[in-house]
Amino acid sequence: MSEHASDTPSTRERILDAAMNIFSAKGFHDTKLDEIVAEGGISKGSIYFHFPNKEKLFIALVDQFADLIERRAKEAIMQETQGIRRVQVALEAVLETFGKYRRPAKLLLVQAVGLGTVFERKRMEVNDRFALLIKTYLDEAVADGSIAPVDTAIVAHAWMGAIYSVVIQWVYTGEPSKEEIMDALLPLLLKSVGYQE
Amino acid sequence: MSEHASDTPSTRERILDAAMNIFSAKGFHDTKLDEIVAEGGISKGSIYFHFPNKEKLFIALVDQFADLIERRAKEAIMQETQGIRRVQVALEAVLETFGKYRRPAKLLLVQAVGLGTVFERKRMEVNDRFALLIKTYLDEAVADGSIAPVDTAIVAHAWMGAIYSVVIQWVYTGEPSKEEIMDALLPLLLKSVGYQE
DNA sequence: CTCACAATACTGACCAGTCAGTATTGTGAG
DNA sequence: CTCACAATACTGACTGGTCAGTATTGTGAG
Repeated sequence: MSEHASDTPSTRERILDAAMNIFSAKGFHDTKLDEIVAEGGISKGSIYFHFPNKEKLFIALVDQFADLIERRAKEAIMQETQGIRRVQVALEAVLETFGKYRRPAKLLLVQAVGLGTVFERKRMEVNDRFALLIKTYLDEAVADGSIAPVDTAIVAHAWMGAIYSVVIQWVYTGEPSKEEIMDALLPLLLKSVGYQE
Repeated sequence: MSEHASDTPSTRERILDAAMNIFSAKGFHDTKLDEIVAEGGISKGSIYFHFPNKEKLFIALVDQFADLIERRAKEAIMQETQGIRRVQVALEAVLETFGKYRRPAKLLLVQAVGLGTVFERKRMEVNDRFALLIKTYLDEAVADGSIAPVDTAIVAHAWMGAIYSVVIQWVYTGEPSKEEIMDALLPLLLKSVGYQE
């Protein structure tokens, strides 16, 4: 706070920035706090002034980005009223946001997985949040007749997995381009529930 | 080797079994070699006699299961000749195999992710292997006119992600049942490429 | 005896987390 | 405004527990 946005960022922000860079590149366990310290030009002590421990610092980043994705999706949805169109613009918003933030995407989709019992809960929580979001709007689309009835719980998870997988591929290789993804993935998902443009 | 299958398993097998149990439950970093030693009633020394280090032991398990999945899929495919039917039976075989082996599934799909630079290669290698497998048979189905032309590379990744995601959900919660998955996921995937049963 | 394998005791690098101290900013009394 | 003091923010050398990996010793089959 009390900073001009373009001015020197607060130490807390410097920590988060540096942590994001290193964590997303090397994963949780391979990241040494001293590397974050070096990257951010801050001190180890101040990390522990702002965050209780390494784990909470990591989770703060995960939450921050999960919140952003969800917010963008919901904003996009509010612009539309028709069932299937809402699903469509939400997908566009999510892909757009993942596209804009590669490193956070990698953190959320790759580095936050397989970290053992402690993080498991968090991952499932975030996953369920997204799946439920998708399910809600799918149910809506079923209700208003945009699409035929389906097991929306399974569909939601399948969609989420499909999106994750393609985004991860894109994060690593830069291929296929965002436009290609949009052109191929969106119709694919919509067709999977029997909707034809 | 040189053992009767039902007889006392070789130490190597005992190690792999114990390691699978602990690794799949706790993940790579939270698993202590001493826990594997306790679980398997073996000794630390013999682990290092049979495997060069912890990492290679873990990777041996990943490879072992990835091989099994691929083998089962290919076996199933050989039974069929028609394009889309081959895709279908392969999917069934994969789901069947994941269903039969929960722990290895969790190891491969969850615990092998996010382990930092060293394991990243292995994960991408396994992923690409599966994606390519799917792509091959999708291309075949396109060629023989079973389905309309699509960007099979993206579809392959999307399918893989969808399968992963649903299987992971199932591994954790036991829900939905294998049959429900089969009934919901298979038509979903096939419809996504415009194929109607 | 010897060789392949197995069991146990031990070592030391590593790194998250600590803390005593310093710097910076805030405040309100004179 | 300015000075005394306090609160907050930050620093970095140090520590102690942990655990992968190793050295040593045991054993039984051929």
